Parts: sequence; structure tokens; C-alpha cells
Amino acid sequence: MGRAPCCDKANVKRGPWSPDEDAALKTYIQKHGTGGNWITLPHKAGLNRCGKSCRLRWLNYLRPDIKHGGFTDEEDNIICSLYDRLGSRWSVIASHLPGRTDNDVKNYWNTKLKRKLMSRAQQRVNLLQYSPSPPVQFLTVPFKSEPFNSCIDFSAPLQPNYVLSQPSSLMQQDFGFPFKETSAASSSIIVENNSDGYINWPSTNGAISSNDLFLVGLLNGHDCHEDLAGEIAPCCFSNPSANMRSTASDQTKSHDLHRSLTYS
DNA sequence: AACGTGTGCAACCGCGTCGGA
DNA sequence: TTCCGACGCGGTTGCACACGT
Repeated sequence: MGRAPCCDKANVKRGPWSPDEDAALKTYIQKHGTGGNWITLPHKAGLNRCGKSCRLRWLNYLRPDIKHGGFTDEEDNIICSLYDRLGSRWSVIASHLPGRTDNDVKNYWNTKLKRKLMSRAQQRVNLLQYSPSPPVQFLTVPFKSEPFNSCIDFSAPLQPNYVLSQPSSLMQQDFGFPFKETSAASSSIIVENNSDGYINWPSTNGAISSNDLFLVGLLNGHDCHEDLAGEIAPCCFSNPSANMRSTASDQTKSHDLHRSLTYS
């Protein structure tokens, strides 16, 4: 049996709020407060609205301390940093941004910030400076919803000359298969021998940032000191090894990373 | 001008949690 | 301890507007 609805949906107004309704709600709350009961508030305020709708309208729009308008770079950084640590806990993230609501932050993340980060990631790819001719062929790596972290699952054995860029937060060592560095300044490596389809790295502390991208491409045997151009192949995080730690938060990151890559 | 598509954001929905009876 | 109403949250939807063809 489902939960009983909080109000009679057939007999309450829905959709956008009119200026009159806004005024009525604002006037009532400023005069009487919410009274700790949103369900009875609309009746008392003379509004034919669901209590939840009133609560949302007040918290997300009518509250006097709401900050409207664009987000600043500083706010961007706070959101990115907190999302990296907390995932999609918008209310917690919004609590660090005075005047911003969880709905605001969520919408901003979903519509703008995610794409902004993708654009930065693309710039990082270009900075890797590989330019094979014929162009790089990129490995398609299907997303898998479970498990995650501490390992990239390529679904199929890696072939020689696949290029893997690693996240900056991880050390370039002990990947569990032979590789060579592309250059001292680069964060990429090249697979020299076939691998078993998994790349393990030594970090067991879950130190993967959602700003970190794992990019894979095939060099077609060309020299690595050329420009990298073409499609990005998203990788999923996988955890076939029992001694690797994985968390729900990492699953979210992996999922979001995949989704954001598919936007490009 | 008309139409299709993309974007931003307000609002809704459903579920988990909390607290009082 | 259990039940139930209300709250709060995150995911999703739908609409208005902008923009391109």
C-alpha cells in the first residue's frame, strides 16, 4: 500500500505561482512564521496550494535572504570542491553558499558547471600533445554500474600502444603491467604489453577526484610525441580486487564522470 | 515568419528520516 | 515499540524562452 498523499491533488492549484499567491504567502509567513506546519499553512494563508508546494516556493524563491543571479568563480570552486568530497548532497553543499538553495546549486551543477568542467578536461587532453597520423583510434570502454574504484576495467585485454592518461592525484607507478612514460612532464603512460583487461594502481585510499579523468587511446604504433586529437573514451572504475576499497560515493563519481563525458 | 532544438530553472514527485502520540 | 504525519532531500519533469535553420 502506498503512502497517502499529503493533500488532495485534484483540488489544489499546481504549476507556476502567480504574483498574488507569492504576495499572500510572503505576507502570511512574515506575519505569522511557518508555524512549524506546512500542511496547514496554505489554508491559513488563504492559498489553494499543497503545503509542500508552499514550502518549496518559500525556501527556493521567496525567502528574503535568497541570492538570485549568476554564480561567482569562488562559488564554482566551492561547489566543485564539495561535490568532489560529498557527491550530490546538494543541501549540504548549499549550506556552504549563503543565499543559495539546494535547488539552485543542483540546477547550476546539472546545466552549467558539469559542462564547464568537461570543457576544462578537454583542454587538458589537448595539452597532452599527441598528434598521430592517421588519427588516434580510441578504445570504447562500456560503462558498468558496479563495482568501482581503484581499477580501470577495460572489458578486454589492453593492446600494446594504448595510451592511458592517469589522474594527477595518483602516482605514476606500480600499475601492474609494463608501461613506459610518454615524457617526464606528461601524466600519460603507454601500455607496452598486453594486460588482462584491468589496470590496478597502488592507491587504496579512494583518492580519486571527480575532476580526474582517465582517457584511453590507441596510438596505432605512432610516436607518442604527437598531438592527441579525437574522441575521448570514458573509462569506468572497477574493483575486482578484494583489497581495494570502494564506496558508494565513488560509484556516483564514476557514473557522473561517464555521463558528463557523454555530453561532449 | 515558422518551425525545431537546446537551455535554464521552477516545480513536482516519491522516498527516507524524524519526532510525537 | 510501533505507527503515522510531516519534513527534507535528490531526482526528474515540464514549460518558457533563446537560438539556429
